[in-house]
Formats: sequence, C-alpha cells, structure tokens
Amino acid sequence: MKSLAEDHQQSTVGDPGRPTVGLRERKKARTRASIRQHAMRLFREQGYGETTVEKIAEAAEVSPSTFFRYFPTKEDVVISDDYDPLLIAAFRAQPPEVSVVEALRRSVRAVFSGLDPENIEREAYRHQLMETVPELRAAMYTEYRRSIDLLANLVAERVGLDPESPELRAFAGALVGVMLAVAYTSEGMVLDEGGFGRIDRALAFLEAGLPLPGSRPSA
Amino acid sequence: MKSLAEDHQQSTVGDPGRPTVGLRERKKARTRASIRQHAMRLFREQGYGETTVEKIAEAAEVSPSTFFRYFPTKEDVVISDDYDPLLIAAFRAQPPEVSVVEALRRSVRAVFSGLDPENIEREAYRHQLMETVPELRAAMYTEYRRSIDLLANLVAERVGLDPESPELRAFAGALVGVMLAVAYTSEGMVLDEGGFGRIDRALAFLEAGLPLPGSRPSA
DNA sequence: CATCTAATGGTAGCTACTATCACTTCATAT
DNA sequence: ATATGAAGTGATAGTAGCTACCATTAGATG
Repeated sequence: MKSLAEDHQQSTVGDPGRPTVGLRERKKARTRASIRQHAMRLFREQGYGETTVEKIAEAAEVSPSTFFRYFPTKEDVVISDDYDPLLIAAFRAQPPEVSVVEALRRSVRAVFSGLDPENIEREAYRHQLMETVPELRAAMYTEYRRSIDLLANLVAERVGLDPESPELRAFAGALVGVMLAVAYTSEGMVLDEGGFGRIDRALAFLEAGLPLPGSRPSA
Repeated sequence: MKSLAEDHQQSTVGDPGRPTVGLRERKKARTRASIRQHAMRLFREQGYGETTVEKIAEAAEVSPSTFFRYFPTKEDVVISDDYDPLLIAAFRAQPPEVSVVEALRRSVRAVFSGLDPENIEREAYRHQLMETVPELRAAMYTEYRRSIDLLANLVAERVGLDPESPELRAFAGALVGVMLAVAYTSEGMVLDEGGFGRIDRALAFLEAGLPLPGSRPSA
C-alpha cells in the first residue's frame, strides 16, 4: 500500500496532457518489481531464512544499499501489497441495502476473483510464506491492526457511527478476528473456493450471533 | 507461560516429602527474574530500542550468552507472561450455567483482580510497551494466534464440539479479535476498571450478535 | 570425596540494518 | 545545448541481535 502511493506519485507538477511518467519513475518501478521478483524466486528456491539480502541484491543486480532503499526491511518484500485501495473502493461501491458483513464479503470476492491465475498463484505463495515463516507471521500483526482501524472507519462511514465507539471497534475486531482464525488452515491460502467457502460459513455464523450451545446470546 | 512451565519443573523425580526445589532451580529462577527486572527498568529509563542486550546483561551481572539462554529473543523479556495456566484453571472452574462469554469474562476478572498493585503497575507498563514498540506489537501476533487456539480448545471442551470446526474457530477468533480491538486504547493498559468496562461492553455487544444499524443479523 | 551434569562466560562470526559520502544519471532552465 | 540541481546508486564502515562452540565453574549425586 505504501508502495502503491510511492509508485504513483509524480515528481513535478505535470503537464496534464503528457503526465510526466518520466523515465526515472518507470525505472524505479522496474527496479522495485525486479527486486521483489528475484526475492520471491529465491525464497521459493532456497527458503526465506537462507536467502540473504545480499543474495537478493546480487540477483537483482543492485547493491544492498539500494535494496533497503526500496524495502525498509527484508520482511517488507513479502508483506507489502497493493490491495487496500481496491478493497476500499469495492466496499464503498456496495449498495446500501446489503448488510455490512455481506458488503464486505462481496468486496473481498470482487477484488480477489478479478485476479488472473498468475497473480492468484503469487498471492497464494505469498500467504503461505507469511503463515510459514515466524518473522513474517509476526509482521502480519501490524497488518491486522491496520485492518481493524481501516474496517472500523469504513463501516463507520457506511452506518454513520463514530469509528472510535466500542461497538464499532468490537465489530471490526470480531470480523478481523474471524478472518484471522478461519482464513488460513495450517498451510496458508485463502483464494480458492474452499477458502471462500470457509470464510462465508464463518461470517454467516458471526452474523447469526455466534449461536454456540451454552452460549445463549442476549435472548 | 513457557517460563512458568520451566520454572516449576523439577529436575528429578521428587521425594514427595522434600520436593527437591534444589538450590540450582532457585538460582535459575532468581537469575531469570533479575534479568527481566533489570531489563524492564532499563527499558523504562532509556527506552526499549536504546537498551542493548549487552547493557541488560551487564546490569543483571550475567554474560550476554546467559541472557539468550534465559530469553530466546530480546522481545521475549517483555512478551512472555505466566497467566495462561491461571486463566485456564479459572475458566474450567466456571459453573456450566453461565454462557461461554460470561464464563470468560469472569475468568479474566478473577485472575487480574487478584493482583496486587505492584503487579498491576508492572502489567500496565508491559502492555504499554507492547503497544508502543513496533517490534513488540509484531511479536504479539503469535501470542494472539496462540490465544485463539487455546480458546477454541477450551470452549470446545466446555460445549463439546470439535475445536477445529469453523464455528468454534470463528467464535474464538471473534472473541480474541474483539479483545484485540478494544482492550487497548491508544496507550495500552487493560487492567483498570475503565478497561474492564470497555471490555464488558464490547463483549456484551458481541454476544448480542453485533447489532449494527444496517447489519441486520440473520433475522 | 569423586564424579557427572548443568550453568556460565568468552570468543568468533553471521546477518539485518543504518549512516555517510562520493559518484553518476536524469530533469530542468536558460 | 549545456549548466545546474536533484535524485538514485554503490561502497565502506559500523551497530546490534543472535548462534555456535568450547573451556571453566558450580552444584547435584552416589
């Protein structure tokens, strides 16, 4: 997400006609992509821990210094993605008649079912890595916190409540928590139909008020 | 929690009479406590990032090697706690008439309201650190995953369901997610009455099926 | 008391990451 | 077209977390 913002920023006040996508910008984007690509390949080939930043830099034909200019940490190569803006847009586009949870479900589906197989493959591997490597799992926590905040604000906007209210925080927390608990089985991957099915089922259960035997909700 | 297990294990098959709490074990416990204590003090005085392991080791009068023998990572000094067994016991002790959420609420209250002011203070600072320092926030992720698993198993045991079922996972995920979202305001700390109040409110909201306007649960 | 085991300290080394600086490459204005 | 400025790069050196190894010491056991 930071990546996206960076890549799209334009160095000077453009010419609306020819939007100054300057050679510089393009080269930067290419370098970033190259580093990420080589990194992921090496991770796949020899494992995350075994792949040093130096090796990645060498493979991408840049210096280690440059690597760290593009990615503040080694983890960031795997962690960072560009889906937030898409998900936000998709959520905002949902018709007001559907429930919040349903709107969310549709947004996720809309974004991720629009991916070509290659990207799906890449995403799947990315998530597998994140589940598998402890350092990356840890780094995801920040990601989830951010998701809760994002979701609270988005839902607040939709239903017209204060995003700081305990109710909204609880709602967002519960939702993200459910995803967290269900989205990954032991071995990563959310994007196949099985994954969607599991998520749908869990969300429905949540929307029904988590009716466990012996839990007897408010009734 | 690992700590507790380690500290309480007895090296040899005891003598029930004199339980071989041997001088060795006691010294180990003291060393561990000392390291942790000095570390926390230094963190408070000069900040987490500014306090090197070397400094901690020096303050506790051990070698850096020894530090890492007691705590696998620097983060672990802050992250690890000993409450899991207490919470488990408290939860198991709850009468079967109360709802799962209520049982949980009572367990948490029981454990944390039994703390003396000094421990409360320490806990509060611990959590503040964990919220504040990015590395520690990240490390907590693993903690939350573990909590979900633990909770799923505990509840499964109580209501007699498969802990791997999506319903139970969702339930545990939602609960932990709610805690995650609500327990900390911007600056840590869960253990005062305000914290309990917020948690209670959010849990009640969850138990009621998260009735947001425009959310219209299953009805 | 002798012996065996566990805890310790010290050394050396790897890797992620930072800071700094000189150099080169691209962008812009005259 | 060229000079001037800015931005991207690489090299060097250094810090800190962490590991592996080995020799030494301190405590437990028979």
